[in-house]
Amino acid sequence: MNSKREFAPADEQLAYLRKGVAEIIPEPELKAKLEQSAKTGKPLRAYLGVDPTAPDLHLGHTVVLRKLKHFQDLGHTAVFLIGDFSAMIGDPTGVSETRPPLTREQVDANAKTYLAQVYKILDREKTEVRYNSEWLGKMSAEEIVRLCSHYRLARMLEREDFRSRLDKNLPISVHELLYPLLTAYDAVMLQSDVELGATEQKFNLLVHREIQREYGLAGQAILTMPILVGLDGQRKMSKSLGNYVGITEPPQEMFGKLMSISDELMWSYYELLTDFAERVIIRLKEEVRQGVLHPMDAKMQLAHYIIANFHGEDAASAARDEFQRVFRERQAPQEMREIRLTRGPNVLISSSRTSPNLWETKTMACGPNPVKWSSILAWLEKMSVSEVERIIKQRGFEVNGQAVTDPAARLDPERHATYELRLGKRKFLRLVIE
RNA sequence: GGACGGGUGGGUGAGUGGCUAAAACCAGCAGACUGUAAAUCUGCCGCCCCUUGCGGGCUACGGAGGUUCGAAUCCUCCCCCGUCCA
Repeated sequence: MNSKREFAPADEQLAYLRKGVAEIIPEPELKAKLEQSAKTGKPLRAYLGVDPTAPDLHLGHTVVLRKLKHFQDLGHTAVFLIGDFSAMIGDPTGVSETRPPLTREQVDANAKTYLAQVYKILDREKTEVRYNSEWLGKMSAEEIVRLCSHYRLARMLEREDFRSRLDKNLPISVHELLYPLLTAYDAVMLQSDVELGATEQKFNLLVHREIQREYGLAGQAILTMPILVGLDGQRKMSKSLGNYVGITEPPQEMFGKLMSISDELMWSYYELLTDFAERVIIRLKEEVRQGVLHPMDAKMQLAHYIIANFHGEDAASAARDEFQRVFRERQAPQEMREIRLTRGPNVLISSSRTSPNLWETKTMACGPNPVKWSSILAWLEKMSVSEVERIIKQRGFEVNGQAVTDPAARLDPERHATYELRLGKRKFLRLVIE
């Protein structure tokens, strides 16, 4: 891995790396590092630290991952750091309250699912994966104290999130102050040349750089990426806000979600989630503006591109065709989630395929008579009965293409039949009674 | 350790004894219109039950008790947060 390599000229590399970034701090320094590396044939160490706070990655995470991939493309070393230790502290960035700490078990479980997802973007062979518990878990109190002595409280309190919590009389726990310091220690241990992160991480990344210097290292360059705005077009994409597209989601699901973003937002997705060159994106924009290209078509192309990244060309095309069938031609989807229902003594048993070889079965207690649709749907879709009944009353429920508006309507589970159901805009399922 | 202020539904935030499942706004959901875009309009927006009705029940204003015919509102204790002082 350390054998001498050939690198493209620093200028060229820099131009490639610059696409889509928010900020490079300081840019001349990154350039110097690139030059040095080209001269010596020694790759730069670029890293991205991610706390495994949720089991799934979404498109928002991929923005920075894609940039890390760019370093990989240029022949540098990409280090993917899993913050399994720091996740237990919780990053205070952008939060207005102390996060509930994650347990070791949650963190481990999440970390496990991360890598498979990360390799959809990074080259598995060329990625160095590290866990920060490797060193943080072993730190002695003495080492922690020493680490803390390298930073000042006033500097810490400069950050916006602490400042505003202070102003609003909201609590700040002391361990939250430790977060940037401990993750700075990661940078020290990794001996990184560059660290990537979202713009909101800027403060943390800068602390890392300073601490590295305190420990006698050169100090990494910092490259920040813009935050991906979520499907609502307002707030950042995040799982807890529900405005996200998960990268393990089925292609159709992704297609639908991506098509629901606003036309305006589409351009930042083009910028941050595709490798289209800047000028290509500008041209598309211009075509839409002039009315040559329908914005919906531009969006379909975008969705297709993104989905192909994760599921391949064929799946992306299939998702597109399906989308057209369902929403343009207003037909029922070809493939819908199929649920088999069987009658047991005073229970209903459903089984549905959750993944190729995994079936989930559930039972619901019920009397011997026909059962209300609302109860069945609430049960199957994990909603409350009131919620379903509301949708039914509001004409959001169809059985075999026919609106059912009576919230008390029932299904006779004795009759063998197949029903195609639609609940609301997006929920389709086929119910087979056996 | 002392003094003071505060904890309301997913969020912001009204409400100081019954008219309050709790104003208003935001978010969310459904429908109309569309391109499952935006904007707009209409309705819904704790949970459960039924004969779906301006129907019935249950739960809810940090926690536990209490006063009262009746409490988010009053009292007691506890927990949590903040401010100032030390």
